[in-house]
Amino acid sequence: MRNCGQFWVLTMAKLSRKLPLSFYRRPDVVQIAKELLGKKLVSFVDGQLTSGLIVETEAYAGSTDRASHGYGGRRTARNEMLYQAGGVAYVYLCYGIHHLFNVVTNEAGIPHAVLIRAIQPEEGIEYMLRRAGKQQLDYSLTAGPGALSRALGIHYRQHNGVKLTGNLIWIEDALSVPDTEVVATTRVGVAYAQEDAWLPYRFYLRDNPWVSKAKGL
DNA sequence: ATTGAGATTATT
DNA sequence: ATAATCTCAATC
Repeated sequence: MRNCGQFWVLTMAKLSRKLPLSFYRRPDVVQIAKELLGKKLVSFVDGQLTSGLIVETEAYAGSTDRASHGYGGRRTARNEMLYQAGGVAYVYLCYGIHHLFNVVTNEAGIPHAVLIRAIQPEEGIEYMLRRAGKQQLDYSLTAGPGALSRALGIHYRQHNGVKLTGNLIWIEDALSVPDTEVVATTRVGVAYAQEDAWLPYRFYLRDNPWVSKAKGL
């Protein structure tokens, strides 16, 4: 019985609707960001299965996007994973405190990524609350990129570069989201990107209360 | 070697 | 408004 949890997690992962590499390795990162809405982001960290539906994303279009860590082909120890072939995680530390989870897309050498900005909790809510040191479930648990990583136990040292086809962090097909439910707007916190700050690269589910309350720009 | 700003959040 | 505090690029 003691191994039951792990058995089921691994079994369900095998039988699940886990997204294939072909989903990630497409060239249109903006389209992928939109399509990730309604998908289920799952983590199996420290023996705890936690998940939520993706309700907010942002596309970062690599070398041509002033807001991207890969702008102009910039390549450093921190952003190295951006240059991997699509289907791995790019997790970096923001403001020295927050672990921001990105989905790397496109082929190797092209630093495209989608930042996951908010999820609606599904499984393992007790584990998420414990990780956040919270007693009560409220929107602050997973509405915001730093908050969701904390809830899912995602850490930049342990999870930067992990394969999204593996059994640590992955994304499953879940809801079918019609275009009429998707809002496109400007990205958050990218004023430094000048004209690229006005690109409509942020997507969220209309009227979903788990979308982050961050102000645009 | 030092400094300032950043894909943020909780608190004052 | 501000603190918390890691990484990177620019400047000294």
